[in-house]
Amino acid sequence: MTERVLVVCEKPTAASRVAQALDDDGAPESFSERGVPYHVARRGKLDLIVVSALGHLFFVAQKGGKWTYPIFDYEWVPSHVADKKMARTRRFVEVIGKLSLGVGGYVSACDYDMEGSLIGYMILRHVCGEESVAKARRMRFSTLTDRDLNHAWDEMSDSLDFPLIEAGRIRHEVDWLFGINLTRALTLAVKNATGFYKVLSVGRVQGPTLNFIKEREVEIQTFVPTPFWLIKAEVRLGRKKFALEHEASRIHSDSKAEKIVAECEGKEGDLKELETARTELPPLPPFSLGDLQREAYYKLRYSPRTTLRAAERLYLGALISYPRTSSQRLPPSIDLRRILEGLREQKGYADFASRLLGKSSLRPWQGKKDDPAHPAIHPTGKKPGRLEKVDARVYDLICRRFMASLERSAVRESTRATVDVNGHVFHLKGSRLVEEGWTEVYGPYFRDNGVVLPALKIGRKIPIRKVEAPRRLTRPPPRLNPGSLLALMEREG
DNA sequence: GCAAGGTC
Repeated sequence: MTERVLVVCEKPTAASRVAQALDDDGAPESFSERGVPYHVARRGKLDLIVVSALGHLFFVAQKGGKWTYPIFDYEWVPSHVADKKMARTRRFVEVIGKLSLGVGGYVSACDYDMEGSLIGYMILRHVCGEESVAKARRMRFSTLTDRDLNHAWDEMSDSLDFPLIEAGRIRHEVDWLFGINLTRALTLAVKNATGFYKVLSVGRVQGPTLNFIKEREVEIQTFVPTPFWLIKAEVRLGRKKFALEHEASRIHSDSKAEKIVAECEGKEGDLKELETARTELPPLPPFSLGDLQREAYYKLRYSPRTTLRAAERLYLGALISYPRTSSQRLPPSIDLRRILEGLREQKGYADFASRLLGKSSLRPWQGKKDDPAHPAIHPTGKKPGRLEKVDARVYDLICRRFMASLERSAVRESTRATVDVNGHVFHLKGSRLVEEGWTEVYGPYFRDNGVVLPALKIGRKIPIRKVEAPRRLTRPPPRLNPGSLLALMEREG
């Protein structure tokens, strides 16, 4: 009789990918019992019963029903017991329990991170029984491609990753104790002091985040604007207009600004000095999740949540690697050439990928941040079918960023001309990219806002067309937006 | 009634 092995995945889409990848013929049998999908894959002499959770099937909940403060009694219960909205998960627990009867082995194939490890463990522990935990093995993978999943099967560890599970379990428990207790304390404090009843929630994440917003708001509300003056001069070189900047970026008195204007009006500038410098712009490292979310917000105006959703779908389609990573690095174990060969077959990337494949060595530009479980987000090379607009744009951003990280630096040439106008010093600044390097492939998301100057010579006389001294006010810092808030949260831990 | 983080 063939041995049956229960393979537990985190979500239905992942389960069907896992089943397909592990089946010898790539064609597992799929079933649905009371709305719960599962698959049976044949692998050598084994029958793999591939089942799925729906994220967490077990929650931390209060023991006993009273709303008291403080509260320290909690227990792990099925999520449908803890939260009525999770009623759907009840059938998942029951169907997995039934399918686990009589199996000879257990494998956790949940997403490889802390939450995934915990999800798999809780199911084995509370649904399949204590003895399943000791027998269970763990697959570790960063993409849902057939290749990586088969590799993960062949190389799987012979026990669950208990340190990660423990960390996850404690994280849930501490967050619960901290959040529920502080929320009740705050709610009660306000009620007792004012008689006004409203739940005021606090937690590990929302508390500090709200404080960032409040701090910034206080800064804005208490900001006292002070006036200053700018000196703006305009010249014409050839057919184009250019702006001259006074050496003092801000003038602090009205009379001084007026004096400069009066002394420069209608005069001729004398080009005294011409400096040029070349600076290298190194490529950007491949994306961590935070980097991707920020870039998608600034370049595409997608909220962090929209971007994460899109990245999750791309991951489930085996088009990109696991997105919940803080790494900005691509370790040597990743087959860069194979990925580029895949991208070469995709519309829009063929030229860039071919050129990179022509290099004798490929070395990604690495960021500082690393992640023990996953590399930076990168495409798998698998050719996408039709994608939703959001998914297509996030995919494009990831592919271009990946290729950019393998490219050469760009080189910018900056020019600064010093122009003397009746004893006042002005600068004329320009820059242009002399080598495009990585900015070519990253083009849609790279904006070079340098001004390109015409050829200039020392001694050139430049008539001043217009001089003004507009009055301005210093401004408070801007309100936080989804991008800057994310950056602040990451920076402050 | 309340967290955070999964998933849909």
